[in-house]
Amino acid sequence: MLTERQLQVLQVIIDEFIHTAQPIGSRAIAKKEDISFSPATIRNEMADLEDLGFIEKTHTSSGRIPSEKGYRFYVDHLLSPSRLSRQEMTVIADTFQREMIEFEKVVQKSARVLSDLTNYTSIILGPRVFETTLKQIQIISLSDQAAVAILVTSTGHVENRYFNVPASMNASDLEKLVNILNERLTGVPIIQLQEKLYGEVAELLLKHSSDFEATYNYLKAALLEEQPVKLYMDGKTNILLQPEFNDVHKIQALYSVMEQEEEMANILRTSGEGIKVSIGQENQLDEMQDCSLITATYSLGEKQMGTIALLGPTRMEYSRVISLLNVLSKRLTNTFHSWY
Amino acid sequence: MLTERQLQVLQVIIDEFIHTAQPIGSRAIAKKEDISFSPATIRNEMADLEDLGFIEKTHTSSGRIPSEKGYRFYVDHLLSPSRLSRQEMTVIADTFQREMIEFEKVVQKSARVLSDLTNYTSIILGPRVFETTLKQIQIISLSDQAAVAILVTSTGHVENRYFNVPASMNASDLEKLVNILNERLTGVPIIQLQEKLYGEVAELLLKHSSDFEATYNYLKAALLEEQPVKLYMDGKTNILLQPEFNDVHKIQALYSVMEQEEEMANILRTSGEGIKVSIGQENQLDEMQDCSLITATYSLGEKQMGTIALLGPTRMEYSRVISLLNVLSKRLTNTFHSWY
DNA sequence: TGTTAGCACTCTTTTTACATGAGTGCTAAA
DNA sequence: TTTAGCACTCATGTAAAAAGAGTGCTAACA
Repeated sequence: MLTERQLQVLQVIIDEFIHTAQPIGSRAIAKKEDISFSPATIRNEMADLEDLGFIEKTHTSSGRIPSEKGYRFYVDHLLSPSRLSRQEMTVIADTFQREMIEFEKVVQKSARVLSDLTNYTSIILGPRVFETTLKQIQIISLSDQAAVAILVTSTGHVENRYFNVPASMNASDLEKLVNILNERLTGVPIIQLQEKLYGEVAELLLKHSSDFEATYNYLKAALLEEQPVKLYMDGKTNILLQPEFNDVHKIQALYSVMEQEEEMANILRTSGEGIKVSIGQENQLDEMQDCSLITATYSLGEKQMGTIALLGPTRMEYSRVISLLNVLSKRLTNTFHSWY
Repeated sequence: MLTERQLQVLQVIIDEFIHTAQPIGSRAIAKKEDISFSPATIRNEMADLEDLGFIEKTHTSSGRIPSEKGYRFYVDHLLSPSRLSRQEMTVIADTFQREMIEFEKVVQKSARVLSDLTNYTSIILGPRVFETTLKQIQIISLSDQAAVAILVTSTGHVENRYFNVPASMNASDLEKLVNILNERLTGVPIIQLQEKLYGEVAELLLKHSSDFEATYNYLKAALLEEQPVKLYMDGKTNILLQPEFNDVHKIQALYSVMEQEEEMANILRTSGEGIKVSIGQENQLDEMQDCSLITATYSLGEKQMGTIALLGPTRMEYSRVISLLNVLSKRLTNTFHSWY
């Protein structure tokens, strides 16, 4: 559909604009190495590219900038996978080299690396808990009124849930309670906790002693408490480095939406498997219409466990970002795999 | 030193400027209710106040704005404690009303309330762990190579430390280990963990079985690992609302410094007891020289446990902020007290 | 027929000039 | 001691002019 020459011109415009953030004129394009035609010819091609909607002008007599459709085409057809530099590879390797047994730390470091290497904002959605099973439950009494239940999942995730305890419960009662819970709930998928807890466990507990009822109610609430998704962000201030964001209102809008963790998590969660690119208006949220979001997933076996993403201006280094996300997501998947 | 009239004029200038962020001219001051002299008189007083360094001009023929020295004087001598509105009291009461047994949540909510009510950025330094004692320790094996130690402190704080386990350790070994640890370490102040661990516990463990040596080394590292201070911030985007921060570079500088959690924590930690006000250049960090930081402490018994603070422009509603911090810090102290 | 040089035209950006208005400092009168 | 009056300063706003970058179109060229 596009001629070879049009492709060349489009590529130059996008590559240039990604680095300079300035409109590109025909003269500038003509000066490029692999371009061997005059500015006038390029102007003709540019007029065509504009008619097709791949580039646009900022005003009547300005150079051209890529349109969102242009970026889309670029990402879909023009992108040459960029090799990571040796230095980048080293940084990444170092991150994963240390003996790491705590998933949270791995994720935090990954987020840091991503934002450091790109100057964009990295967002990582932590592994889904409900894909895992309960490994063990512990209850530790804090006072005569409060206790904390500690849940450990098969993926080594530890979670603390505080709850009230009626004064009538003593230490040995609690111990019995824990034993029953462990006996019945160990190995149960987190997602099935609720039905188990309502069903047999409730029965068993109440049969054991009617004193348990109040405790059971408190505990139930604590255990079933919807736990917030873990969202790791890094490099939020990187956005401020981008020239398209030297308007305080834009910053304000974007930061506000980034603070809505639930919403962001949702976007990442519903991103499909593999690398996905959302450019400008393709994003669900109005506040992100000047941005591009690139997501990749990591998994354990067949199950998709979480998402890593980079958020930047639509004028993004797509090629490099995609390569980076590819590498990082594979690393995360491997790390995850090696543990379980 | 200052005449009654000068005090009045200074007060009006600061009060006005705090609300409008605009230089105040003599005419505007003369129009104020409790001012009964002409603009010309006020101009004379203003010239004196400027000579004394309490106010300054933005340019030769502008109105006056408070200098940092002016704010300092205002805070030290002119401040009338502002009563919180009923609505504010309600919001705060609501925050603490719910039955709360988890300190982290209380702190998070306090931070939220502070930033919501003030439109500044709230920063809370969580309670110091080393003031507490170890209540219980649990070890849960995650795989044949990894385990997690769960520390519960006397304040109900729960902490997870992941560590490696040599393959030679089996479940009953681990159990023995936990028993020894609990027996010897329960009730020990966190700050003394190290010496205990190096001394008698090491001896005991190694005597028990030389197999424990490797495990002991891993565990020791995990337990003694310097845990990062918990810093809770809320309302970071509020800064963007302040007219003095519509310069992207200023935002950038301030946000960068806020991301340095260690540094921020240090500043809060070394703030003295009670309410402290740092105005502009009085702040340690260069990046905060356009800001004021107001801190208050909360405590358990005699021991100062943590700090709550508000960060905003030097043009801050000192009176209201101080009242708010007073109330909140007392509430936190009470909550803390009621638990232990 | 595709390519290119030439040129008028458009629109932004920068500069300059000028008018306006807020506010001051000073002087002199009350 | 206070205040009215006035010249002066400086920021802000507006308008016009100049500069510059880049386009679209036409006509010539290969």
